[in-house]
Formats: sequence, C-alpha cells, structure tokens
Amino acid sequence: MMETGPDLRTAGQARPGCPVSQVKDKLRRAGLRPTRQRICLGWLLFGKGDRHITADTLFDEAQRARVPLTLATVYNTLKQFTDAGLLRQIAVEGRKAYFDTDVTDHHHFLVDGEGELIDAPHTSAPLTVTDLPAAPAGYEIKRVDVIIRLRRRSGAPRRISGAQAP
Amino acid sequence: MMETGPDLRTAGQARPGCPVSQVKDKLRRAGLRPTRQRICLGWLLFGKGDRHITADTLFDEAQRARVPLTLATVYNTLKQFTDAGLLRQIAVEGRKAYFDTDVTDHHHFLVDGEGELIDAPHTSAPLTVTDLPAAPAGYEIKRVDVIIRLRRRSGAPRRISGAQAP
DNA sequence: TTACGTGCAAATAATTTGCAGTCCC
DNA sequence: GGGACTGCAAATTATTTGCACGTAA
Repeated sequence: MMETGPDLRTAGQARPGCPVSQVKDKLRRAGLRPTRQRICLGWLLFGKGDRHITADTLFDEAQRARVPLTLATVYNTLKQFTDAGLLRQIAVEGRKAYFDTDVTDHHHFLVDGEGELIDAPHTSAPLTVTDLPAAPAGYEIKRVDVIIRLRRRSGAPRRISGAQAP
Repeated sequence: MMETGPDLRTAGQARPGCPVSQVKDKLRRAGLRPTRQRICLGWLLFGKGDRHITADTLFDEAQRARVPLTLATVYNTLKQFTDAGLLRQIAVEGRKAYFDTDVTDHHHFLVDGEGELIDAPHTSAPLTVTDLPAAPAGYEIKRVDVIIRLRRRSGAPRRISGAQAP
C-alpha cells in the first residue's frame, strides 16, 4: 500500500494549512526545532490517529515512506518527543519500548505472550480507581498506569482480577 | 552486614524444619528440581518477605552470600520461577526486568526518573477498578496491573491522575 | 544411570553515545 | 553564522543460547 499523504521528502517547505504545517506548529509549540526528520516522524506518528509504536516499527514506516533517516535518529526523536510530552512511553515488561501517541489518560490491553498492545477505549467514562493507596511521605501521585492483561480464548466470564471476590 | 541465615553452601542437605527445607518443598511443589542454585536463590528471594529484584540485584546478593553461581543461572532461574508462578514480572518501562516475590494481587509505586519500585500496601481494602473497559471479543481478562507513578516533592494535594477534571 | 541443570562464553537485541558534518533560524 | 540536529558506527546494557560437564532422583 502506498502512502496517500504529502511527499515527506519536501516536508521542510512551508505549506500553511497542510498537515505538515500542523506538525511543524506542534513541534514548535513543544519547543523542538522542526527539522525534516522530526517533521516526517511527527507526520507518521500523529497523522493517523492514536497508535502504538516501537522504534523499529516507526523506522520501518519511515523507510517505506522513503524518508531517509537512521534508526539512531528515530530513537533520539522518540525520546525527545516523549520528553516534550508529545508521546508517552507505555510500561510493558520485555525489552522493547512502546510509545503511545495518545497522551491523554487511558489504559491498555496487553495480549499475553506477545507484545500486542490495544488501546482501552476511553469512550466510556474515564476509568476510576478507588481505594488508591496513599503515596508514601514525600511523594505525590503523578499518574496511574493500568495494563489489562488478556488471554486469548473466549467464552469465560469476564472478571476483574484486581478484586478479591467476584 | 553478614547474613544470619543458614550456610547456603550446604543447602543440598536435608534439614527438616529449617527454612532451606521449606524452600525445597516450595520448589518441589512447583515442579522444579531443588538444586543447590535454586535453593540458594529461593532462600534469598523468599526468606526475607516480599521484595522486588532484578537479575543483577539477585546476583549481587548471591555473591555476597558467597554462593557460587553465574549470572546466566540467575536469569534462567528467574524465568523458571516466574513460569512456575513463584515470581511475577512487573511491567515497568525501561530495559531492566523487575520481579516481585509477592504474587498476590497488589500494585506498585514507581518513583519517576529512577527505577525505584515500592509495593503499594494491600493492607487496606484491595484496590478496586470500576468502569473497566470490556475485553475485545475473543479475549478474557487475566490480570490487571496498576503502576502508580510518583513524583518526588511533597505538599501538593493527593490527586488521582485518572480523573479528567482537576 | 540418565535426564535435567548449570557454567561459560559467545550471540542477540535494544538502545545509547561520540564525533564530524549538516541544517534551521 | 552558530548552535542545534543528524548520520554513522562503535559502545553499552540486558538477556539468551549452545554445548560440555555436573548432579539430583
């Protein structure tokens, strides 16, 4: 499948109103200089709705979009975007780092065994956590991450593992 | 500080009633052959209450306890214990794998910036998660992991990040 | 005895870094 | 023009693996 968006190789040029310009604005607002590489990666990341990526997923996409950049730049850019608040790193065990373009509060499904990550819909009411333990003295709560682990198979009754009694 | 427990170098010998024998039983019940290395690591892991460790934390402890084993064995053993349900791997972002000797349902505080993990006390009522999104078709929920991210500093009012409005 | 475990060292995998050259403002 | 950014390759860090030897049952 070919990309249908603007030619990313010319992303450096000003084209007000086009998605590329929106990415440039987004970068500038985040305090990042809008270089060609950042614009391209930003376009890939933010131009398609919310998504989860790893460094080499994104690197592959960039290559398929014929954007010349290196894996090291992808790593650096992901970190810079994360520091700037444009991305959020998702806590999953395993060696790969996953990033989420959706930085609003929501949670994730993780399919057991393989690293398949699915956004938990925050279409419904935002998740509520009650009886949250108090933070230890000297600390404050910054964020609560929830990972809902899934097992393949179906048919079994849906239960909340965190609760002691059904 | 010196260890006050039994000499782990003789862990292979039967000594009914001593902690080492309890570890051997635990291993056997889990279907693992109680070898010297597993007994030593099991004793280090389970002999001191609930704790979080990484492969090289545990390796260090083993060395300090003058137990001769290799880092590779520590890795293998951690995986075997985890598969056997004696340990649980904690989902934290970052390259290191953390393991928890407490396999009951509970959650974790994670201090921002550094990999400091603290058990959330499950002394209070077990954490309740409401409005949990339904699992996608074909899947069932196996477990829900919650990581409560902390920021140093204090004084700020305790708030639940999952809530939408300030 | 014999299959299961372990030690060792080398292989992988993911990510980071140093430095020379390039590009944005 | 000057400092911020990138490319490249080599370095690090965390973990896994293959194979010869050791040991529990």
